[in-house]
Amino acid sequence: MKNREKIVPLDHESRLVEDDHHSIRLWLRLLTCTNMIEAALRTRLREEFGTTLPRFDFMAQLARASAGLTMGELSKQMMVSGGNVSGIANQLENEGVIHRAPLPNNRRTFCVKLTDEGKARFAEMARAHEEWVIELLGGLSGDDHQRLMAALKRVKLGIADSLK
Amino acid sequence: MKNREKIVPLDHESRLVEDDHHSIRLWLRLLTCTNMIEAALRTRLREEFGTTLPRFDFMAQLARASAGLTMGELSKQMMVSGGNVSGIANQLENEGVIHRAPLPNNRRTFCVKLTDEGKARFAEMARAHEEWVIELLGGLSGDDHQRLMAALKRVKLGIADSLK
DNA sequence: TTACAATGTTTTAAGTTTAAAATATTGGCG
DNA sequence: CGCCAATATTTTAAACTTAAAACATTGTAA
Repeated sequence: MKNREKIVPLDHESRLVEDDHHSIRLWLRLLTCTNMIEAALRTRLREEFGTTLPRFDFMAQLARASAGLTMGELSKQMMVSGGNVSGIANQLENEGVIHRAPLPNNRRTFCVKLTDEGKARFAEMARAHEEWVIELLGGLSGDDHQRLMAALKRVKLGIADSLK
Repeated sequence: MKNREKIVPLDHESRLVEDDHHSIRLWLRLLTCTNMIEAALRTRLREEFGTTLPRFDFMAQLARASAGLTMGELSKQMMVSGGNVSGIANQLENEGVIHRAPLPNNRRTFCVKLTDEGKARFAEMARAHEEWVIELLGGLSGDDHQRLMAALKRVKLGIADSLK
């Protein structure tokens, strides 16, 4: 009990004891994997591009929606609060990578798009980001990939289901 | 293309287009599942116990470590920064659910433990938390559970590996 | 038309989180 | 011993995040 000096890296799962329900174990393992990947991506985005994960995510949504998105759509897709996207949008607009255009038929809403500058900047980051993810997840076999995709789809549906 | 008014709930994956690498798709699906579960747990912890996920997590680490943990151990297990655990520890200490005891042989460190009050309060939350997770993930078959656990273990090892 | 509910966004206040700098202690090593 | 790197934690500043309130616009319906 006095071996406190020997500390090895741990994570959520390390605290497990035998009487945990298997759903708890699955959840903690899921959380650990996600946290590890997020941490790696955040560090690299900061070091190599001086940006953050939420800002990258915001731009990624727009990069895939050439027609532009409303703030509400961005909020839903990013799964964050509306106030959150407002804040990030202000920054990105000040930096000139996005712009808001009014929609003629609804003055409550506007259409957010990447500027040309934003598209160029995102393209560069996206290339690196994809490499990082492939590097982080590339060790899996094709079978594992498919099994994971399928099982996670059922997880997703099950969650949506259990939330009524 | 003026169907902007018909907005349905979306998520990270919804932005996918065909030319995304399958590792990116897997990563976004993983992220979506984790975010959905985290959001559900956070809402319920707030509504039913007036607490937050990081505080619950902090207490959970201590609940499983009857000998207590140092701040550094907590930081590693929770996978958050040291400054973060300092802040949470201050709150929980003020509320009387944890306390810090000095270690005789190392004055840099101390041993954080749940108080009796903290243990009681955590036990109550843990019961509900386990139910929520079972509810969220319980729709999976036993096979899916096992496949997911196994595949995610390989994900975890692969990530650790790719980070040298 | 006016009232009012619904929708879309922003603001606010409080709290979380991080990276980096600062502080304090320990453990070598000359 | 005295210096200095390593370790453990806290503080700081900036950014992120949320829930709720506020604001603005639209649509509906009496």
